[in-house]
Amino acid sequence: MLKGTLQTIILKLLEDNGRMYGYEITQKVKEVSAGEVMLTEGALYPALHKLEGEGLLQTTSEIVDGRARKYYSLTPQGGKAVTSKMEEARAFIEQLQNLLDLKPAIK
Amino acid sequence: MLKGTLQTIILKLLEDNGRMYGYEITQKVKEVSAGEVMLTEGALYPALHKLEGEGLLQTTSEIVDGRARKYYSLTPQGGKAVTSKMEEARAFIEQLQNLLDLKPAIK
DNA sequence: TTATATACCTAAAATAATTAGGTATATAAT
DNA sequence: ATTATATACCTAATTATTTTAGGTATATAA
Repeated sequence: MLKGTLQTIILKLLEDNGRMYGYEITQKVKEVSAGEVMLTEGALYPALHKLEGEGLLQTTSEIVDGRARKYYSLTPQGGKAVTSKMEEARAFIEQLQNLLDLKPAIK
Repeated sequence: MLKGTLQTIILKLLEDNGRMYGYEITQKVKEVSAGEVMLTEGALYPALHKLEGEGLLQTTSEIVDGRARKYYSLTPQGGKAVTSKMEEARAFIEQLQNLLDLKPAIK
């Protein structure tokens, strides 16, 4: 349902919240979308691992209440990536609205 | 660059324009997006054939100026599909804006 | 006669997401 | 006690979609 924008969403959430762990991200997406967007773990974890592999995210592991948690946060490189990814997303949404005629065109 | 919304764009263009042929669709997308979105034929033709196979589109072939053209138009089923696909797209864009914080949230 | 525009198409590869699992601990309910 | 739910991580096979990179052919402008 997210189609190619998952990375941007993850980076943006981490920019806003400092650090988050996987499960927390799924819950945040659910909350922000009023239960309409369910970010599945099969999509999330591979995406997190990819972003980490690209050097955009870094991790720290902790045990909280007897359970393992892996916190993700932006690297300096990740910080730069958010800016460009957000600009891309903005442009993408705008073009989509143009093409779907969801935005009044300049005639 | 279109990521999953190509079908909706095709259906919407055909709803608005009655009938169009493949090349015409690529040029229309280019025009509407001011040259920023290039709908490649490798994406377009498989999508058109899939929609036709699903019974949402029908075709008529003509020779114009010595060149073959294949016009696509909505079937009655396709007409219904546009409505629901557009609603999906609207909801998708809205959630994307929420998640990317591109829309003021109701706090 | 070469390049560009028009017009159709496909197939291999890459990318991404869904589906459907698996492991494990804590806590609330039966 | 035991079962269900919530928390928390993960992967692998399949499916879906797009990109890349071709191929064919006609009309027209350089």
